[in-house]
Amino acid sequence: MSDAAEVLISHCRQAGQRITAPRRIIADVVAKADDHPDVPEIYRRVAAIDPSISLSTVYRTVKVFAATGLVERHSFAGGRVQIEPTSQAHHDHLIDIESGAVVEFRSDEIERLQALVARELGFELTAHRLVLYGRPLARKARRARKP
Amino acid sequence: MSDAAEVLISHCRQAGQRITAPRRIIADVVAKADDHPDVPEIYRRVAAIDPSISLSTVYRTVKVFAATGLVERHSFAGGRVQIEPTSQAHHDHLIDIESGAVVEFRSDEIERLQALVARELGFELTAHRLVLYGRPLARKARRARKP
DNA sequence: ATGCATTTGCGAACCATTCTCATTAATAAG
DNA sequence: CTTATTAATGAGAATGGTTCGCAAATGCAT
Ligand SMILES: [Mn+2]
Ligand SMILES: [Mn+2]
Ligand SMILES: [Zn+2]
Ligand SMILES: [Zn+2]
Repeated sequence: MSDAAEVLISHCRQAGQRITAPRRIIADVVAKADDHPDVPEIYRRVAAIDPSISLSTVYRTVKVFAATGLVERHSFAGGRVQIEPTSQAHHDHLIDIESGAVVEFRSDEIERLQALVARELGFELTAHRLVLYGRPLARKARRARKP
Repeated sequence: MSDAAEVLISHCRQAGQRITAPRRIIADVVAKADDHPDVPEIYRRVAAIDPSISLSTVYRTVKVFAATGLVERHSFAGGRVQIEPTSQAHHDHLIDIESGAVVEFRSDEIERLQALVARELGFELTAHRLVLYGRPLARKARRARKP
């Protein structure tokens, strides 16, 4: 059981949630995910450990984790909700519209401007969501295309 | 038949597409949309004009329009594809976290940086989603809030 | 007008997500 | 360690957006 997983379940407990075997396993899978898996993908990983855990439970548990604030539910593309532990440093995302791949980035300049824009509008910036959608540039290594 | 709709169909024709009655009607509905309707919503508006047009055709036609570049298909949130004519002026949103009010804004500087960041990551920016969340600054003239 | 490839309408299929409900299991109380 | 309470689970059905397959209809070049 990873360290981050323990944090997840302890936060659940503090939120008055019951700690169950499925939740421990799901916490483990979510905590060790370094990508941005959707729920069906998390379910696959969970089922590889305990096939008796249902998809419904994965959906419900992810929601519970999100409520603790330790997991974010992104709606990047394609109608799926992708999950990410909140533990890492702030960053935004660029979605490859051809492959669906998620690229993480951080632009201090954009971060700064967001706060500036908010202030000009009379607000103190408290949060933001920035998602870029892009098509891969056909730089070098070009592949043959349809004539 | 609106002017923007004519542009849509003429671009379709130039792309080697056949101009059909359903496509004319769908072009009209899409062109005059000032919101960001999803396909089922476009279908509702189309069906109000000609109920014989099928949902499948609306999906297919929207895809054709998107291929001309005059319509954008954003897969923003909630698993739906939202449509927007490329003609109208772009803007982003700031949400007042105290009142829920939506403030529209546009920052050319941020727009520019987004494209720049995308390019540095090896992508051509095709769309983006930026939402700021802020708390009103306690300056002067404060407005009454919800009781 | 004729021929043929493109489009269409319809229903089935798909996929992510939610819901229902009977059963199971975690927790608190005794 | 029981037992009672009640939340959590699993299975499957339901939902909603989107795509597919195919026969029939239609646009368009000739
Ligand atoms: Mn990330
Ligand atoms: Mn808008
Ligand atoms: Zn950011
Ligand atoms: Zn913008």
